[in-house]
Amino acid sequence: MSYYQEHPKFYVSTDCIIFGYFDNRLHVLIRPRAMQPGLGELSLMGGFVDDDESVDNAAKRIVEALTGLENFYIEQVGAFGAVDRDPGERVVSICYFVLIESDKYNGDAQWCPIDEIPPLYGDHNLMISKAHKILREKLAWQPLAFYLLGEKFTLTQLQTLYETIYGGPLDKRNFRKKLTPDNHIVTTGEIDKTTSKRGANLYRFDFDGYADDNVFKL
Amino acid sequence: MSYYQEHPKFYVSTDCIIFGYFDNRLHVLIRPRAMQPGLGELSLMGGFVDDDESVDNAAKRIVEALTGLENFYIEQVGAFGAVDRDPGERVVSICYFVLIESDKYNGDAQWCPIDEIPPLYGDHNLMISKAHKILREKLAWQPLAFYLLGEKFTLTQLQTLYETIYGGPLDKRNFRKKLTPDNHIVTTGEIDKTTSKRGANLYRFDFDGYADDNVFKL
DNA sequence: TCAAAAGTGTTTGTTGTACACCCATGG
DNA sequence: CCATGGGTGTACAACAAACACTTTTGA
Repeated sequence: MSYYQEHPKFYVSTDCIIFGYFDNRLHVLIRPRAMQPGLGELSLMGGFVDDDESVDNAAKRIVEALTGLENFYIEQVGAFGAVDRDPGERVVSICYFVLIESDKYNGDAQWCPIDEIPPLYGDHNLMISKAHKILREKLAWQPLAFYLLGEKFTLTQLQTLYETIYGGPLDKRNFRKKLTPDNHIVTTGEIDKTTSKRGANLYRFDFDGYADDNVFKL
Repeated sequence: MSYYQEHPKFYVSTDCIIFGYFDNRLHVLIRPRAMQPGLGELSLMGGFVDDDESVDNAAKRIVEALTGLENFYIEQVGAFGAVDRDPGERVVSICYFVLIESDKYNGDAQWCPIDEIPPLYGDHNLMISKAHKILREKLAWQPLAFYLLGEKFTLTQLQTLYETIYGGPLDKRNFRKKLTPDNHIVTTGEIDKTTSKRGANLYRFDFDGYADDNVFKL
């Protein structure tokens, strides 16, 4: 095959912004780079695309390999293609945004609070701010919070997550008023006594009952 | 430089969905492919990325070269990276969505109504539907309509554009009620007599007064 | 004079926002 | 018995939706 031989070729990588939520803060997984150039510099989780896989699958493969998890939310943020974006060579990177339950992760990378990200390798800080923006914008319209929380959660935990990501307080009564049948947030019947003496109802998000064409609003 | 040599390289192209609006319909520019494979098959406007330009700049260069225009709206839709997406060879394509004034275009490509797109080369139909979705979703929040209309327009023309893209009728009085000072839609003082005997006021969008951090809502 | 498009307000329903107290329990 | 977080309703404001007639003028 040599249809396009007069054109240049590029390394293509994927970089993943893996979000997790704990201690009432939003965090991102970062780790020291394992290769030159920039060996040891902090960077996002990423890797190169192989010949026999789609770019999307490369991202999934890399997230699976680095976290050991199989269930996570992943969505493309976009392509980053500035000439000098990678200090090593010309690499076009496709950036993904991933949501996992932080509890389920126990790897080597470190959770860094979103508002304390140090300067990272290449254009990775830029990628994070774009992904962060998408998360804030989509939180009200898409059931993303439930990928960050465990399967069961109290309404206070859910509200706190929203407050954290939005960066401001929400009214408790108004927040709870939004829990309508078609948000697919259902009680489990169980009570969580760990956060209060009285105990709080545990809810879960009914992923099965929710179809993507459904509207979600919180 | 050979930091990453153990990894494969890929052709990287950009494909542009160039939208135009006329005859009360939304159109997209398509043209027969000029190269093998698929010579003569209808496809989007696209081209390969060069070594010395960013991916974004490649898209701009290609739009400028193919339309002769310098002012247009361009935004990335995303990366398309399926293994077999291009029938020729493995190519990762970064897809862009472009809005131009259809009047200002006079090239060889053809305007095809968005709801009559024939099967195109590779995954180009997929790209169009994704771009079309973005256009519909952003129209209410971003001042995109004004890139499709000429500099001056009547309110009826503006409303018709919204009706066309949304695919349903809008209430004239309610639509006009939304024209508040901070939408930056201002009268020119001129009257357009071409569409009615009485004549309609001509408006323009005040791009200068509008900053990107501004909110736009229609 | 009449056809054709331009322009203009009010009412009603829905949604969002502000706000404060009682409840249940473990220590 | 009290400190702690859990749970609940109402009143007002803002916004969205429905709806019909008058104006202007060229043919």
